[in-house]
Formats: sequence, structure tokens, C-alpha cells
Amino acid sequence: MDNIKIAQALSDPIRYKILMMLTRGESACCPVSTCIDLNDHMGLCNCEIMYELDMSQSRVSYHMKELVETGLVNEEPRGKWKYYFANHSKISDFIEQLKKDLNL
Amino acid sequence: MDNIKIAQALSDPIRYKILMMLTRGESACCPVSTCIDLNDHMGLCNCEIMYELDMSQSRVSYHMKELVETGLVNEEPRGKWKYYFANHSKISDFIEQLKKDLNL
DNA sequence: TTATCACATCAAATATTTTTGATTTACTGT
DNA sequence: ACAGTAAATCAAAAATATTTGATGTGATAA
Repeated sequence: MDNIKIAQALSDPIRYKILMMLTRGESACCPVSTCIDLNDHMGLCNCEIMYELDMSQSRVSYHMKELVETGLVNEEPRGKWKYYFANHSKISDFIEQLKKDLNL
Repeated sequence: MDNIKIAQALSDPIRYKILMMLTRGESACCPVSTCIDLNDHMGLCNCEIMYELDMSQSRVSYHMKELVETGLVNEEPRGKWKYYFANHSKISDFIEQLKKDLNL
């Protein structure tokens, strides 16, 4: 089921944290010198996540892919950057399904 | 955090299913001939889970331990059997924390 | 076109989880 | 005490997930 794949995604502390960042709108892309803040988004780009969590590029890429595959996160390429956004309705669906399954 | 360990527990289809069984009270311990229905519980014993899910004893034991360690499930030994019960308040706490973390 | 930047992908190494089968522990009834 | 049953534990094997570093791809800008 969908919820199992989602639970799997949330079971990694890095991904849990990234999803929190995305849902909270804690975004100010991008602190690295070469990445200009476009001021027209609510998401995060790969480079900001690298910076915030001090992770290698391919590692961030891997985890973002995992998140996107669950549907919890949407991605939107803008030029050479890629922005990620929390999919609030998917998150909400997940929680509702959880409540049903676990009799709450 | 607690939620990460819980997500990890729920990320296995077997454990997700067992937790559903426990929360739903789908219990009629125990269908194996030697295990008498005590008619005074609402939980499941190891042997019933083995039977329902067609799994080896040590495999059930392993998964129940994982669930119990998260606090989602409580255990109660009765004689040579062990009964498992969903911990509804822990499940509810988990979902509430999830909502907070994910801005819902 | 060429150089550079952001990100994706890949294969190998590492780490973690799960399964299996054997053995041990503990309780029950004789 | 003995035999039998339910479950825990353990070590080895198998399966999965994650990290790393190198290379590939596509966009941008000179």
C-alpha cells in the first residue's frame, strides 16, 4: 500500500527533516554564493538542502528522489535549479488513511 | 525522534498489517488446536499471528519485538502465551506529532 | 562554441534489516 | 521430575537501503 512506502520514506531522519522543512516553508534559497535567491518560490532547491544539512550533492539527490517517488514532495525545475515543494494534500491523505487503518 | 522509529516500524508490510489487526480487534485467539480461546482478552497471541499470516515463529517474534519497542504495542504474558495489544494512546500521539511536524 | 553550474545517474562499498533454522528459556500439566 | 508447548534468542545468510566518488546530462552565460 501507499502508506507503507510513505512510512518507509519517513523512517529516515534526513528525509523526515527535509519534509518538515518543506512543509514549514523554512525556505530562503540559496545560501551558496552562486545561487541567487529568486524570491518567487516557496520551495527549496537541492543546493539549499545540501547547505542546510551539510550533505553531498548525490546524497541529497538520492533522498529527494525517494521523497518525490512517494508523492509527498513535488519537484519543479527552474532553469538549472530544481525546486521541491511539499504536497500538502498527499500528506493529509496519508494521515487520514493512517487514522482509518489504525482505527482512529 | 520517536516518530522516525515508529515510521520505520510501519514501513514493513507485515508490521503494518499486524498493527491493523490489533487496532481493529480482529482477534479470536487461537485457531491452532492446542491453543484454547480464553475468551477474556482483546489481543492476539504469537501463535495466532503465525497462523493468520502464515509465518514462522521466530519471524513473528522478531516483528512483534520491533512493534513493542516503538511502544505502539504492549505485551502481556499469560501463562505460556503472550498477548499483544495495540497501544491506542501511543498511536494517537504519533499521529498528533506527525500533524505538528508536517504542519497540518 | 566553450566553460561552468546544478543536478542525475551509476557502480562499488558499507550499513542496516529481515529471514532462517537451531537452540534456549519458561511455563504447564502429568 | 518429565514431556510438551509457546515464545525468545542467536548466529549465519539473504535482502535492502544508504553513502561515496566518478561521470553524464542539460541549462546558462560569456
